[in-house]
Amino acid sequence: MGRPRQHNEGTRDSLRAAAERIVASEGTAALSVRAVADEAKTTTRAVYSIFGSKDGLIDALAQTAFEFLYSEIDALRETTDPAADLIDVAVKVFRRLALEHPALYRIAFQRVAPALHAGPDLTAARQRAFTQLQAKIRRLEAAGLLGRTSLRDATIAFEAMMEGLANAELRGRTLPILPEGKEKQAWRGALAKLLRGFRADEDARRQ
Amino acid sequence: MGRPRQHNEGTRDSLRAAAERIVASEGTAALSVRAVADEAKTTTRAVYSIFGSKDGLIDALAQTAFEFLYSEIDALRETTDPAADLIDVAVKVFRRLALEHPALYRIAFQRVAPALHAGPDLTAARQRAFTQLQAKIRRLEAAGLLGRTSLRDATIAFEAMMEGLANAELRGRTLPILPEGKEKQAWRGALAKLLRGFRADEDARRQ
DNA sequence: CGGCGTAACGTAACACTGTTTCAATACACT
DNA sequence: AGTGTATTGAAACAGTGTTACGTTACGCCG
Repeated sequence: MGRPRQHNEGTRDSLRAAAERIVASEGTAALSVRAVADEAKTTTRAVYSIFGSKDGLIDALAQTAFEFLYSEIDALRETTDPAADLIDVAVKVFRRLALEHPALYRIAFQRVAPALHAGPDLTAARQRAFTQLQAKIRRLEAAGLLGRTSLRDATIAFEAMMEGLANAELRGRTLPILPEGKEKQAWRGALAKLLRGFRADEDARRQ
Repeated sequence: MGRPRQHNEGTRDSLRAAAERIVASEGTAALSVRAVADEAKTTTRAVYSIFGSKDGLIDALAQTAFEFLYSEIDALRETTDPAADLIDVAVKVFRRLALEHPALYRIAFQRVAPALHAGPDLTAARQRAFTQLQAKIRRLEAAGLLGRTSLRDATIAFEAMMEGLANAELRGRTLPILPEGKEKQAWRGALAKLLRGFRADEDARRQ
């Protein structure tokens, strides 16, 4: 009973889309609750009814970033070379998220704070994207290209390298500077070295 | 002529120290111009006279982070194993900055925005820290442990890996999760793999 | 030695933020 | 038809970074 909801799933999408537009065109600094509400032709109340807080809205944006990763990795065609396929995940998906949607990338990856309140939807989206990446690395393992490196260690290292490279490229002309005009080769080079390290027989075991 | 400056180099240090205290104890969210001014027992005017804006104050904090990196790397004793020494830079300096001063780390490394207005002091501090890191990698090169990897490529990749690992660890229990209680070994493992990849003769040359 | 010019100062205002409060609203149910 | 109640929009609140401005305090010049 009571008044029927007017701020429903449709306005949720409107708000998320409005937030994405603002963030894409004017950056995260311009992302205010009032601006989003205006852009979606509703009121600030809607944001609080649906997302609970501004952070809730931002979580929804982070979710779209992970959904992007999931679907774009999924859309990649697999060849017979699992190493090349994996590097494609980095260059054609992760790097593209960082360069084409830098604000979304920031929201999804640059929030060091644990954000313990991350809702189940965001957690699930992140899990799906992660699983999708790990599947590509598992192909390396199956092809015997991981040496003695565990799947888990390889995933951690690969993800860390992608993230570090993305940050370096987004930072622009501050150290360390990716070779200008050859950023993509820098990605491929760094990742190839890492994969080469995985595959090496010996296991550096100095504590 | 005119009124003599009261907001001098001394109050600059006071403000920077006050900002560092606030950020360390209550996080970056609590870093307001008014709070810093109060903590330093002066007025907001001082912040604007000295740093120009809140961003200017934040740049000063970023500078302290790079100064930490420089001096801590410099304080490391070199052994006869340049690879182990380099990994120590990551684990004993970079990781320590991230874990012991997470807010400073965030300010220095998580600001993807170019911050084109970065003043000469900040730029110089960053340059010094970078040079210090590169010196350690040059020792690897001298020992023939870089294979066909250029000094530049090795530096980019190593820095990216450190940054990615730091982000992963700071993120806490969200994917990918560093093995709990064995985070340091995860760092050493990932970095050792990368170094192993540098050293490998073959140069992965698939475009 | 006293008054003036001037640069720096503290305060208060401004425009903005995220969030909360609360009366008005609009429907389901009796 | 009337009542109950959950949702809504608008306004208030406490906070932010920044700027405008009258006040202050000194060096200099008459």
